[in-house]
Amino acid sequence: MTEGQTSAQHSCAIGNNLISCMEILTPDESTLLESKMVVVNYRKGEIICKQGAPATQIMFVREGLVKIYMESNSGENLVLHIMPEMNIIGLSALFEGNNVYQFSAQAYINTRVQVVDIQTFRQLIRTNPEFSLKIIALLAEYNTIISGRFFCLTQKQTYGRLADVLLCLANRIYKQRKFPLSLSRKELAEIAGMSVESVARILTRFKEENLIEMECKHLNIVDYDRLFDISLKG
Amino acid sequence: MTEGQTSAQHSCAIGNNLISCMEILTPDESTLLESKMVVVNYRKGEIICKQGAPATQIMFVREGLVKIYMESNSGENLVLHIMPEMNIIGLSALFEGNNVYQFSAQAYINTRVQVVDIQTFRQLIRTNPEFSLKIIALLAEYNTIISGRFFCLTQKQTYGRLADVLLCLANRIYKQRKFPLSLSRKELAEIAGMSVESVARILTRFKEENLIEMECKHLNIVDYDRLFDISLKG
DNA sequence: AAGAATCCTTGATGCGGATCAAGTTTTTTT
DNA sequence: AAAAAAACTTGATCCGCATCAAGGATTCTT
Repeated sequence: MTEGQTSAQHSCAIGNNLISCMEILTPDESTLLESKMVVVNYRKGEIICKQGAPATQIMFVREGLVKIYMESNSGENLVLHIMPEMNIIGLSALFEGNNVYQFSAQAYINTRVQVVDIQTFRQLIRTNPEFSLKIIALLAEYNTIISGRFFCLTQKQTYGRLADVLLCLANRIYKQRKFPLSLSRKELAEIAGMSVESVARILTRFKEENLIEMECKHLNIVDYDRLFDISLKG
Repeated sequence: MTEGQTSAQHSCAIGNNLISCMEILTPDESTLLESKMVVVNYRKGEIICKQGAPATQIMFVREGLVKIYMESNSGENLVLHIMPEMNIIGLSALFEGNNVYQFSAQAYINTRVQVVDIQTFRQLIRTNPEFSLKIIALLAEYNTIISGRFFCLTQKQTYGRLADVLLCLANRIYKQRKFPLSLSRKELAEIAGMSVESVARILTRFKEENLIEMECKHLNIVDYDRLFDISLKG
């Protein structure tokens, strides 16, 4: 009997459930979609869509890793969501009277995206109830993910947040305890919502405490349980 | 030509667009829904739904004001959203494999809610594409609202956040610059994500600076422009 | 109306973490 | 391979805000 309220929250912001909405389409709809869709390849670091720009397209992430974020006037970005393949960018532009993207998206690594115009997308929702149920489920999940991240960044403090990010990388992206640390300190800092210096300090501390090891750009989680504990306590 | 990135974010978390999805239903669907729906009245302070409890129902807020929040083990709550009438509680329970409420809901004031079971709700989505488009729009809006609040609470500091909340009360709830301050300092503190003492201190400061006046439990925004400026700068 | 309880205000203190600064290592450029 | 640039580390300082504390004002109780 666990309460499991805090434990469910991950600052990492990657969903568990890969939702496949394409498989649901009828052959006719698939054909329509194929004819309308365009594949675009983005290189690491390139901007996929820009907050405030006219929202005319919905984008399916087919391969890669995408950062969804809000830009502020001060230059600090707030990372809302990190999306691997099987996710959709631009759904927030579907709300009534809203014709601009609410968030920006950028490729963390080389990323392949399928683009379709919003009208075609709306059409699919209208003609295929199962498809629209999937989209609703996806949006509901995004809501939960962003809220969980919101919780982490406001309630936990630096050690917990960074532990969280490391665990998330291990669990959800690389699916093993030893993985290549391709993100820079700056990127880690942005995700965990702290300064670059804090990231460096905390990582050093984690090494001293034998929670993690780092050798040739690979990070190895040695004491998973204690790291998990830190991520819970905040 | 304004950038308007920061300015769009309100910690207040109340949507502008009241989305009416009930008007879209066919007579048959309305009849079905009426027969399944139950009206429940909550008094000020009562819990409408509890995070972690089995999610079996979707709730339409018809009258009142509802706080949507996440509970933490430490006892601190995170307010995600403040909903007046014409909003829906429990949509996040629609995502796949998820059978518990992700958030708690509590009535700020006496509130009337219409309750329907999730199956019936899913049925409506399946049979009426326009209804499901409305739900998608609503979810997309919730996403934007929560993200905006996320941004405020992590990027702005106390003065800006409290100014934000006051402006939001004036603009979105009471729709006038002088309004009854029915929320306690504690409730204001929870919404603005700060301590009760900070709220008191900042309100005193706002009074000293002639930004606001307070007489017999009414708050009057005297210098709207400067308060708005503070809410932007953070 | 007296007492209790809650709410509100104001000052003093302390802590987390950002920022600043300066040196070291790694990567990129040419 | 040398030079330049970027990334990383570590220490020192500072600031925002929570927390603690204590007195004053309101509201609730009986």
